[in-house]
Amino acid sequence: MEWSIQEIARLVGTTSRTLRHYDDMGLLKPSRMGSNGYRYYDQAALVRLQRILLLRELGLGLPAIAGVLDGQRETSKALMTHLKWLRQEQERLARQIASVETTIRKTEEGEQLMAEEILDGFDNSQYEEEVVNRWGRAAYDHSNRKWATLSKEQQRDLMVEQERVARALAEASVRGDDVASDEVQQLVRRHYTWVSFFWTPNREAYIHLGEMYVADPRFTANYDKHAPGAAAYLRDAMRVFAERNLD
Amino acid sequence: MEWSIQEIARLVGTTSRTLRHYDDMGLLKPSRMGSNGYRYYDQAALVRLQRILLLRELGLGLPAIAGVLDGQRETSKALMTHLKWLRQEQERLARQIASVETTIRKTEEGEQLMAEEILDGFDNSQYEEEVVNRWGRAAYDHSNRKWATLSKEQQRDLMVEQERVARALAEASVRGDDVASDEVQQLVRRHYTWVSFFWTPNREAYIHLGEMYVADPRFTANYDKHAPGAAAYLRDAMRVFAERNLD
DNA sequence: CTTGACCTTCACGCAACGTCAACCTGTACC
DNA sequence: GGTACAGGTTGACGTTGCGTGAAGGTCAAG
Repeated sequence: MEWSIQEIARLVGTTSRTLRHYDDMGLLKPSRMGSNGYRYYDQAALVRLQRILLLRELGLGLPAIAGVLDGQRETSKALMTHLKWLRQEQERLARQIASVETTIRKTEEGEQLMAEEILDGFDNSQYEEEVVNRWGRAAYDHSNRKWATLSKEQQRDLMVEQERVARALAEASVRGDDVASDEVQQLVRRHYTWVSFFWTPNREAYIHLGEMYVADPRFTANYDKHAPGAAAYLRDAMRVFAERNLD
Repeated sequence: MEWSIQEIARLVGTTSRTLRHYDDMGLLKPSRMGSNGYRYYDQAALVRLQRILLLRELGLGLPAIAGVLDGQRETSKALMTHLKWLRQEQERLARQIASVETTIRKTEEGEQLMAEEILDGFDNSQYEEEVVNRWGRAAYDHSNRKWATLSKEQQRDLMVEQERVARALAEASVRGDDVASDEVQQLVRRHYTWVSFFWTPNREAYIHLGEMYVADPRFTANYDKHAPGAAAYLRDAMRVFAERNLD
């Protein structure tokens, strides 16, 4: 028994294009080629094709399938490797789903909309993970609630203040001012006051916050956009401030 | 403040290639182009870039991101659509993981190895889902245990018998024999006997099995490989047999 | 002037085919 | 023999989001 390319495609539920593809890449050769160039497949080819499709349904890539079918790789080993990859993918998806859900919830609460209008460039909701991971959900929720109670004008004022402080600090860093100087420490005090509106950090937390500005590229970008190195400069200034003024 | 392509790439943690890509596709244009062709980005561009990367981390495609950023699509709607897609992907992955685990278990029990040697073309383990779904796990396990107790010679004999019956039925269908004829019904009896080795179907189940041979392309392929239409022919013959001989 | 870092524009590569396009073959019917 | 129609063939581009050279111009420093 022998079949044309269409017949065998229908038989196993695939397309002739796929079979030609498998031929081209050497995964499944026709058992015979007609003098007219037509491809013909026999029962052995059918069996091989069915195994190919079985492994394909499991998500294996075609090169991996070829390795298994040609006896180069053990079936179970290939599947174990594949399984690990699948599990990782699933975890990644789970994290992504959680993030998207959070983001949706926030946009529905209008938070993101405000962010779009006002907070662009320093969207506090964007950093939920960091805040929550390091200082707990309570602080974060508190911070959010406080933010939500504000009028748009008040929110804008806060953002403007943040921008001013950041810019002034950047300028100080460009001038090379000592981070311990009165002027710089005065700017840091304004920064601390600004932060305190959302959440009151102790010495350790405030120092930690400064480190985060440098460690997390998203924060870094938001300070370095005023001047390169501004984030690191702010971190140093914050440390001095914390050690002098906080417990 | 203005940055070169490398600077802004490092600032947000991406590559200059990516930024050129976004430029090419119109997702993020540089704020200014130098007379030398260099790309320069200002703060507004930085903000837009950060939003792009935020959405990208959520898994949105670049065209979708463009739609959101240009205000053509609502953020939350885009995210909802995306979330549905993510959930479907996760389910698909879960199913695939289950399948791979099952397959690994079977290969480790040596079942698949035998299948590779003997059962190719009618691998009973390949159809676990159908069998389990329609007649319960007990029947399937019983069937598997029985198979496992056999010697390789016995297994081979059973497969040979199945092939003989299938081939003879295909020939009868080609000749156009009546499915109710004695000869054909004799062949069906051999088929029933063969099936009964694994599992004893009643009238309804046996008729159902015949229907499955036609409905499921994988079964169909295994009978039609002897002759086109053989699966449908067998189904008809099985129905006659069941109605005459089974309860 | 050289070096080295950075910039530019092509353009292929990846995974697994889908989808034309342009052109033969085989079979059936008149 | 002609005609129609289904089915076969070989290219070759499109898809997603960049990575990765290739080949060559630009800029600041020594």
